[in-house]
Amino acid sequence: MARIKDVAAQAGVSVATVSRVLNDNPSVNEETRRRVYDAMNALNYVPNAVARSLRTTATRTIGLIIGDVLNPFFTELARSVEDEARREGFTVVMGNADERADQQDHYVRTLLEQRVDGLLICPTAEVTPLVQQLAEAGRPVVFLDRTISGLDVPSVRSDGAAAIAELVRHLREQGHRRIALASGPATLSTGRERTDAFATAMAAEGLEVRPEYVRPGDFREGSGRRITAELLDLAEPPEAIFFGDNLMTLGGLEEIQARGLRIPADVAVASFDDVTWFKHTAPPITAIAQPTAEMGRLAVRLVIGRIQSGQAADSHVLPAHLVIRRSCERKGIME
Amino acid sequence: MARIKDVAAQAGVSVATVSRVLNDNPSVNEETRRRVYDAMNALNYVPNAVARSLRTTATRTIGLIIGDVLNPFFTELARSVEDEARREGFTVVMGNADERADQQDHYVRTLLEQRVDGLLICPTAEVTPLVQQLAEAGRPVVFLDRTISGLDVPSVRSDGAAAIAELVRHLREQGHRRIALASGPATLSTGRERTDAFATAMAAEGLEVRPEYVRPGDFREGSGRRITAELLDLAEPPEAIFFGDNLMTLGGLEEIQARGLRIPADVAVASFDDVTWFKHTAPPITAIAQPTAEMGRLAVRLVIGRIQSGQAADSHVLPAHLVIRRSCERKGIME
DNA sequence: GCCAATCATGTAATCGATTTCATAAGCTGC
DNA sequence: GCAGCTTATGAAATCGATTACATGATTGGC
Repeated sequence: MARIKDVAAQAGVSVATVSRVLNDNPSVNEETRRRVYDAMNALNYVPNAVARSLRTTATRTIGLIIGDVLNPFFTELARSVEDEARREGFTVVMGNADERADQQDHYVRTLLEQRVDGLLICPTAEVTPLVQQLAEAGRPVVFLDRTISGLDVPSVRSDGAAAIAELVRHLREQGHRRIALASGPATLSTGRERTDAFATAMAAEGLEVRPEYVRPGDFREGSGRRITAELLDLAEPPEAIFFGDNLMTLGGLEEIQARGLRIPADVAVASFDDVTWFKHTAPPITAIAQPTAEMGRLAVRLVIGRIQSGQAADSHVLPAHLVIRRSCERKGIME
Repeated sequence: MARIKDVAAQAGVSVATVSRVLNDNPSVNEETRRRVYDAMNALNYVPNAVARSLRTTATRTIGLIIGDVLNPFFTELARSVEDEARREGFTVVMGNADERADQQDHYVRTLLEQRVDGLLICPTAEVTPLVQQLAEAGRPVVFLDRTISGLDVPSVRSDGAAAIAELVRHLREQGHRRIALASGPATLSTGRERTDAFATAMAAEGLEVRPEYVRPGDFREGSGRRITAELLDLAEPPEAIFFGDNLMTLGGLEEIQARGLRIPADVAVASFDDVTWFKHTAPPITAIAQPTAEMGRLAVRLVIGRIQSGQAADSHVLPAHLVIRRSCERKGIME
């Protein structure tokens, strides 16, 4: 491939001048500028960002590590991150942690080697030494969706507590008393927060949280299915199941369908995370929607701000909201 | 950040030796190697891939440009590309063309600037000059899902013709005669192929393809909804609608639901692309499933093969298959 | 008509790694 | 005791850009 030196030779100028043209430096004569552009076109010149980055120590790239590519919540997040970053002239390099700490660290490492200017992480578990070191070194990192307590890293996440309270009230009003939670893992901040909010909401509504009704999963389809099976196999199964994320809901639906049970007549269902197809299931599913687009946008602004100013950023919490559909509707008067 | 020079100083060796340790060169004394590792740890040294790439002219990175991140088909594809690439020690940089040729070209350009070793493209439209030039320069490019005729670029795609024939037979057997197609755009190879296969299959079953029943969309939700509305507003609306991809199906479902129509009693529905939630809709949706994981894996093997051998690769076509569910079931004897 | 300012351009150092070539030290065999 | 190897290491060039500094030409003011 043509190098800046070739362009310079072709245009009859020095490499410095070509570089100036490349960087829109105003102190280049119009006629010279035109000659340089002609040379670039003639040679199909594509500037080498690798060389440029080495010299400038900036890559105009941000790394994004998401929990699971197959989870539409993260895909939507990735989309908005991507859009906002491009708007700011940054490229996004994405890594899929697949909910595994080792894979997350693998990506942190390669992204650091590639010298991304900033890093957006949806941390997969409690602190790993690598992430801790990153935070302590004060690198431009922002946590997205999830946080890690004890680390001084700005974060963007949503708060579902109010929406969960509203959901539990809705369930009680619809006549449900025995409500179960297929939660996320306690190792994740989102898992813990949703579990706590659920317990608080149940107490507020004067409902009992039975220990056997609260089961931790891993935010993936398989655990949703397994937990649903366990709950339905109980001597006294729950009347309603609230799933900790959309993939666990998907697993739950599989199991409910496999058993030939009807929603909500046999068991009511609600989900954390709203996804496009929830309105097309039989029946449409009541869910708590997170402001994904807004979260992604904001996170990008925060990292870029940190990159450019070097200053610490604030954390932000955006509210989630309940979308009532038909999967929790009233139980018959006489059950 | 620590540089190789710092590590060398700390370990009391030259940068050449540190580089040898970094690259597992066997001609380094064990004791020296240990000292170098200690120095790296002490300094939290992270090798600079930018500098390495500049010197070696290889980035161990492949670029992937997909049609639309919000389309689960592409997400699954991206996932398998990612997995396979990582297995081979490559990083994937993904760009979202959002089904727009200009945005596709934007990514081709930045990926080239970043000097990716190879490029996987799901081309968004007919040839752009940039893509053509790429192909002619013989760079390691592989087309995925879609092809561009006239360009000598190896590709990996699936063939739905047999499955579409099977689907049309199924529809006819279920008593449907007036079958419509909400197709993809004629500018995309997949759009054309599916339309042609549909016409062929209809002819084979002795069914008429009415011009007003074949309407081109753009593989996105909005066009699916618009076309469905147009079809249902016809004086004689179709009995069944076959959608060209999963997003158009989603749009179709919206419109059908908004009108309070039932599937398949009022209108039968089938989709190209199978996605997880099709089995949970009311009723579950008959669809044609592509071997996404296999396609992604194969494409990665092809580019990496081209990168490493420099030789041209073959194109591959993998079969799609029909998954019959309940959205096209028999019409009542007397309609 | 000369000095200073302005404009346009070039020379060369630099970023952080890899790699070629040179070399020193330690062995082996005769 | 020395030629010839092997082993371990270092010095310096190199990849392709950016940029500080230098320089030459032109212009304007007085």
